[in-house]
Amino acid sequence: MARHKKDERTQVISETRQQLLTAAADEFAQEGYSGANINRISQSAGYAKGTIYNYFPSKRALMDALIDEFSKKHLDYLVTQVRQVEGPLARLERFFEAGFAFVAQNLSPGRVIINTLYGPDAEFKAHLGQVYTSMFHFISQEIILPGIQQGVFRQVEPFPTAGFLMTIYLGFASTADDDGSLTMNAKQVFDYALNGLRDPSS
Amino acid sequence: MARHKKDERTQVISETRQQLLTAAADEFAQEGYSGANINRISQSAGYAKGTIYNYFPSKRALMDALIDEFSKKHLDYLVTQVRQVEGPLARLERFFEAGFAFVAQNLSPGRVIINTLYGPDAEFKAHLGQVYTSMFHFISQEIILPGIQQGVFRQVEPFPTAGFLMTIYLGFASTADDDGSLTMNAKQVFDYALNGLRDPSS
Amino acid sequence: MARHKKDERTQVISETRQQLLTAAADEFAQEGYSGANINRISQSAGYAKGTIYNYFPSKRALMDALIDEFSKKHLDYLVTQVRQVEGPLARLERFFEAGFAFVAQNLSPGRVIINTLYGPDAEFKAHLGQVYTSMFHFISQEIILPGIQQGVFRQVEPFPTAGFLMTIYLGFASTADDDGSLTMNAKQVFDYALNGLRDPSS
Amino acid sequence: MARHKKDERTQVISETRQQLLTAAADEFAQEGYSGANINRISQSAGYAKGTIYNYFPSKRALMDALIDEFSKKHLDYLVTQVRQVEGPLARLERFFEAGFAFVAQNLSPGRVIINTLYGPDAEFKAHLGQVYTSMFHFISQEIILPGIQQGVFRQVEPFPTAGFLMTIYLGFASTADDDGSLTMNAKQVFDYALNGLRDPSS
DNA sequence: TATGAATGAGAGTTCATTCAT
DNA sequence: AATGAATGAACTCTCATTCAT
Repeated sequence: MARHKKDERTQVISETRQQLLTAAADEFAQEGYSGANINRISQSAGYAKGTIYNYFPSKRALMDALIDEFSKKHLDYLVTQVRQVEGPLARLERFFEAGFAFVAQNLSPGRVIINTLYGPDAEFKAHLGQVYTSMFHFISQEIILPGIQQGVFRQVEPFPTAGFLMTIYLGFASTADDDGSLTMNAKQVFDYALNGLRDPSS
Repeated sequence: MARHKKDERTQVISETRQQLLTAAADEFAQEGYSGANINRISQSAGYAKGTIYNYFPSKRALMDALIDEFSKKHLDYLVTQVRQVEGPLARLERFFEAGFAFVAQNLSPGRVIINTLYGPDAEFKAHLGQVYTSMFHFISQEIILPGIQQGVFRQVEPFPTAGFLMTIYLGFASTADDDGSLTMNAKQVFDYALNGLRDPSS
Repeated sequence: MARHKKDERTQVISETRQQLLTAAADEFAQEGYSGANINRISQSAGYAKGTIYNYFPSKRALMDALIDEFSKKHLDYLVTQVRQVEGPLARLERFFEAGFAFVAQNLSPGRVIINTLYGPDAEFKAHLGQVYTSMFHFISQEIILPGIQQGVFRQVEPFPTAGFLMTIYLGFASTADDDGSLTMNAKQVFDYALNGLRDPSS
Repeated sequence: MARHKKDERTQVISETRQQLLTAAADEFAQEGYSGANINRISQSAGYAKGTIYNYFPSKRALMDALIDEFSKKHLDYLVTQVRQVEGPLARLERFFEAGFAFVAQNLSPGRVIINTLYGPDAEFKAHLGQVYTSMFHFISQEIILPGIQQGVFRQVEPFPTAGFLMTIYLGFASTADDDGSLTMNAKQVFDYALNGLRDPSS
């Protein structure tokens, strides 16, 4: 029974932590890191001001946790989705589809990530960089390289090209409005990107 | 002589204002809007804290002035440069060349613009939007449309395509390091973009 | 016990608020509204600068609360005291007695009220006006009108006459020194006022 | 000719000084001393910020000058007016008439005086006190005392009674609105005051 | 674990005053 | 005498953080 109680408590703790992270994402997305207000985060999560410090030692640590957990989730999702199809073309299309869908379903944390990537805080950027470097590798290894080898793409340098695709992805992802709609859908972006890559002779 | 004196004074006034704007660009670029510190801006421009309020009524107004003046300068420069060459291909290449050169020579204000575009503050974004809408029109009217008409580009929708080019431009511009070097140079970006646009039959 | 704790805490909260209001009254009385210093108020109440903002959203709101609470207390006290005696003459005398006694025992807030009434801030005056209008009505309805009906006072207009009595009351109340002594005592003021009102034929 | 020029200049100087004092009266009346703004005063007088310091060494000295000059003018006017009639009753009536007329024609400086009298600043009050003590003496010596001696007023103490009259005068003067209208006119106030003083047997 | 009163460093802003012109 | 750019102390207000309960 003691164990059961402990489990229950652990359960509650993580739930609280999640609620706080979710509220933090909303606040950071709306106000930016500097403009965000710890009290408002706690309140909108349904807790008192002090509670947040039972889970995160500081505002910065809260942002770090948010960046960390969300960017990993983002990476996992994309990798999982892209690997479900075979062939460079299908994978490239899936990359944009899954990416935009993920952003649409995670608007606030997505905005936090984009704000951070294009924002001024070098520490946060460095933090993000670790995960997004993995994404670069994944794209170059599992989409671009096979595409070149199979003669579907022209002879581009895989790594900078991965950067090109990420730039496009993030650029359009950042146009998401409150409904998650973008200025171009996945298919259109895929077309532009593909034309930039396709081997004209193929 | 009185007139001379007046001119001198006016000269000094604008100089102070420029110094403040330059210092503000540095600070906003490094710290973001919320994190920027009015005192630091004044000091690094060589003035006392209060001086800034002789020129700008508030921190926000300072940012507004910076956004306004720099984005107009940016637009002017690009338009002037692009119009110096003829033909859609040359113009597209010049667009990236001039754009990246401009960013390299205006690192701080350039970063402020990018931070603002991808940042959370809707008012600042709206302010920027006015000028960047003109840039969209310019790209679609004077680069894309002629390209389609001359059969150099495939049949794309001009306006969304301008958005695509802007996204690429800003995405790579945002990678400028402290020397102004980007992860891709203008020629490379031009190649990718061109392939995305070119009429395969041409 | 939990309930007891809550009560205790509530107790402490109101106490802090009261201490702040008392300190604010002293400061406002000594320096006037514009000259008053939020930091000094907090410090002299025994708290840190920021604490005041846990109870009042702004300096102005603090002043509003002070005006509001004190003027209501003032009105209540006068009404209660005056109603304890019967007859217009006794009531008029009690009005000055109670009024001057109240001012003597509430020197700082009393001065704040008088400064406000004769001061430049129209908003504060309007705020005060609400309560002091009630006092006018009370004086005219429960002192002057009965006095006229009973033939003790001459046929004056009740409402302007109430203004006359208030003017006298406030005028002398404003002469209170740090011990609460006035330039005329209640009996003397009553005599003058009574002569101004008495029906000569009575 | 040099002398002529000098005269002209002196003329201009005092005119400027007067304009500044007038503008200062408006500002102090509207904002109170602490809330008043030196720049606004200069501007509304038609001069630049610095000019004021050519005539008054500090904001406080400006206020001092205003209090000083206006209260003397006030005293002079009342004394002159009251002495134009003979007999305690006529003089008392003239006192209120002239007083209210003077306030109506000098609204801003009048308000400054009243704010100062009922305000918190002890130094300014002391400054005013010098002149207003003379007014007390004048009232008691040239209105009340003769009235008692001629059997028109009852046997009151002259000095406190002068205070009573001043209190009434200032109390009603303070009700002047922007047109100079009061809540009671001079005749009505005179009636109340007279009844408070008159020897019932007369 | 959750609370929220208290804290105080630090922010943006105001403004009386100075002084070179 | 008139100017107004520059100054910096002082102000109100914010908010991340602490801690006793």
